[in-house]
Amino acid sequence: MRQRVDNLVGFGSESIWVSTFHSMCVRILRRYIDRMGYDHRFTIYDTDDQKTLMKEVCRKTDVDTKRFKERMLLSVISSAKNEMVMPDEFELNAGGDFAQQQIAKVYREYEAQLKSNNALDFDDLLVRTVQLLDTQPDVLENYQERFRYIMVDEYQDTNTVQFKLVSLLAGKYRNLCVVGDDDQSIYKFRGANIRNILDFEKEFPDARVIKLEQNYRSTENILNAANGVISNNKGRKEKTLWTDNGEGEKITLRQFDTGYDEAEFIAEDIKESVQEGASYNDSAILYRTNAQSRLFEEKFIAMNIPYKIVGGINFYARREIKDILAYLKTIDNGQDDLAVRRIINVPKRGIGLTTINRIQESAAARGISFYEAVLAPKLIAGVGRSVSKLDSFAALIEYFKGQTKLESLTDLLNEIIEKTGYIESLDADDPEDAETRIQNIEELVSKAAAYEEDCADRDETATLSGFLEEVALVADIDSLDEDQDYVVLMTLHSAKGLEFPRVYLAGMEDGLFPSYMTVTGDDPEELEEERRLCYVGITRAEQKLTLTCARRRMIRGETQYNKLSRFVREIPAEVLKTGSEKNKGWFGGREDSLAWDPAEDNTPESIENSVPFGRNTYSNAKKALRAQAYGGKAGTSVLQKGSQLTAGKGGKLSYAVGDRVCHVKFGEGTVLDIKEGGREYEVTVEFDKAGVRKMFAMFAKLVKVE
DNA sequence: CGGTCACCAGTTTTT
DNA sequence: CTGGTGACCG
Repeated sequence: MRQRVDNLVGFGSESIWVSTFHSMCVRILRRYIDRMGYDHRFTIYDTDDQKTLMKEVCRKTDVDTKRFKERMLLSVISSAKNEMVMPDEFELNAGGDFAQQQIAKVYREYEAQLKSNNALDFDDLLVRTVQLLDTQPDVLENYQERFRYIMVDEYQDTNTVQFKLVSLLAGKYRNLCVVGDDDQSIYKFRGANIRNILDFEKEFPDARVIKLEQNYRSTENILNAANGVISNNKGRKEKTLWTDNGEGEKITLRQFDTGYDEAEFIAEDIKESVQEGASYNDSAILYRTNAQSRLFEEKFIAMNIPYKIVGGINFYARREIKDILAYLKTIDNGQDDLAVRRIINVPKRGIGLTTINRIQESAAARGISFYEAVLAPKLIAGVGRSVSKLDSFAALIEYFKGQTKLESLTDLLNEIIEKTGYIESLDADDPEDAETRIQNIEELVSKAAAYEEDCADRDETATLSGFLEEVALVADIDSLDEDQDYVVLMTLHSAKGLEFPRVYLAGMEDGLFPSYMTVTGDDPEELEEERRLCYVGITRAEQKLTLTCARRRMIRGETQYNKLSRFVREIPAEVLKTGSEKNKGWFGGREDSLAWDPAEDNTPESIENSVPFGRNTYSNAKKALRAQAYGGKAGTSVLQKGSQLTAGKGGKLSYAVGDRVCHVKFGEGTVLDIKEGGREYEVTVEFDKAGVRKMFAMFAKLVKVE
């Protein structure tokens, strides 16, 4: 979007804000949130943090987490926030209902804790901004003038707060343009309010509606498939897409015995297409659940196909990453008790649970933050033994705080890793696991370096809070690089707004897509949302669409037998290619598969034969690939030409004392010394421009120059 | 305080 | 299959 705007507008386009709702709100809040009693260095809580906080809240309010699951509480609170229902009103609405009253109590405490941690959750970013604009006329005026023209894309996915926000901002000049497609509304589960788009004409009676029914992306066959599916939905604005792109290829449909076969076919099909002249980045594999990505990853590694998985188990949700980030948060905003508590004993410092709880109680009683209490441990009753340990922890953090002013973010990160002995502790914990985790930390360091580079490019100063923000808000999808040649794998949700010449929709099975939840539940609305998701998936394809499914599939360690997805049946038969062929994956006609009975064949004994290789083979292959691929800008699982393995545990360094080497940031220099400490090499280099520096070989990524 | 073991629950999609 | 939690012991 940014690129398109820049290209269209040209000179001056940099002053146009192009961002998600959430990051726009952060930008506004960073400037004005002090008016609402927060510190401008607030931290942003992700889903994980929310859950940790919620546990704490439930303990404090004596709410039984067996009866009220944290997840459920958070989702109720989130919906309330999205409708701008604050705790007072929520309590009022609860009336005499005991459960609702309990939730109201939790909601109130949750908000209080967020506030005292100087933290905002994702919903708060929107809600607080609306409150800010609602209560501060001068701020509102400022932004109304700043944004005299507003355009909202994917409007069908906005929720009530976002609607309010847009209404406020556009309230003065009323230059508002929204673009959306009710058939692509797929975020009801996170509060998207479809009424926003369906009732737009009522809210803005003077609005002009322009229907965009011509599609410039896909072939006729693909559009006919999409139309066929979506026409089964009831509550929608009737429309039929058309194109003059020509009929195009028919849609391929294939059913396989197992998910392994499915992955193998797709991998081979992609390889074939590349041999015929296509690029890897012409192809995308879309699936319903993140878990499906693993099989493809296995196959791609085995077949040496470059790929990138978007989303999935969030990188920033990994333990080691959260630990390091918690250090950064503690350094940046000592008020975030969650972060401080997370790291006070990581790596182990002999500060136990009893001590932590005593600190917590003492801090709460005195109305100060956890970290403030740690700064003066002698004032806390009953921690006598740990005083010296707490002192040295506080000294460490204070030291880092001082360093933020003196050194770059990457240097700070490296110093944290070094001074805390984090790597060593990982190794001591679980040497098997440590390898991957260390690589993740490396990746974090390079992300920080990339962030600093970006800031330099834009003439902005790289700040710790800036980086933490990026970490919390920037979607993984933004790291897609069109210039790199890799197959993209992602969920259907992530794929919205993107397009690819060749698209594979994998796992077209009832119980997977539509999901088990919607098939067993009896909410027709949810099924309609899944159908819209299918519509989104089909319309990502420009030229070639391939649908695949498996008869049986391992899910959570159990084999599931699935029928062909009901959505496939909704595709007009004439656009499908279902004829038989020599390849094993074809099936003749759809009937046999619809009526297919798991009891007929596929006894459990036959399953193991289809497993291509064992877990260890897989994890080894993956490690090898990662090591090989490492060196990329964002450090993803992408094979890159010319990348080289620099150093790691057990690996030999490609340079020695006296050699000339090159560093990404410091330029060329001479190696003065190499020390082998534990699992790492500490290299001392005299750089021509940057002077003498010590660094871990693993992070420094030094390259020998001749 | 820290480590180990056994048990249990959970599992769609994301900013 | 995974991750988290609680009980127990050194």
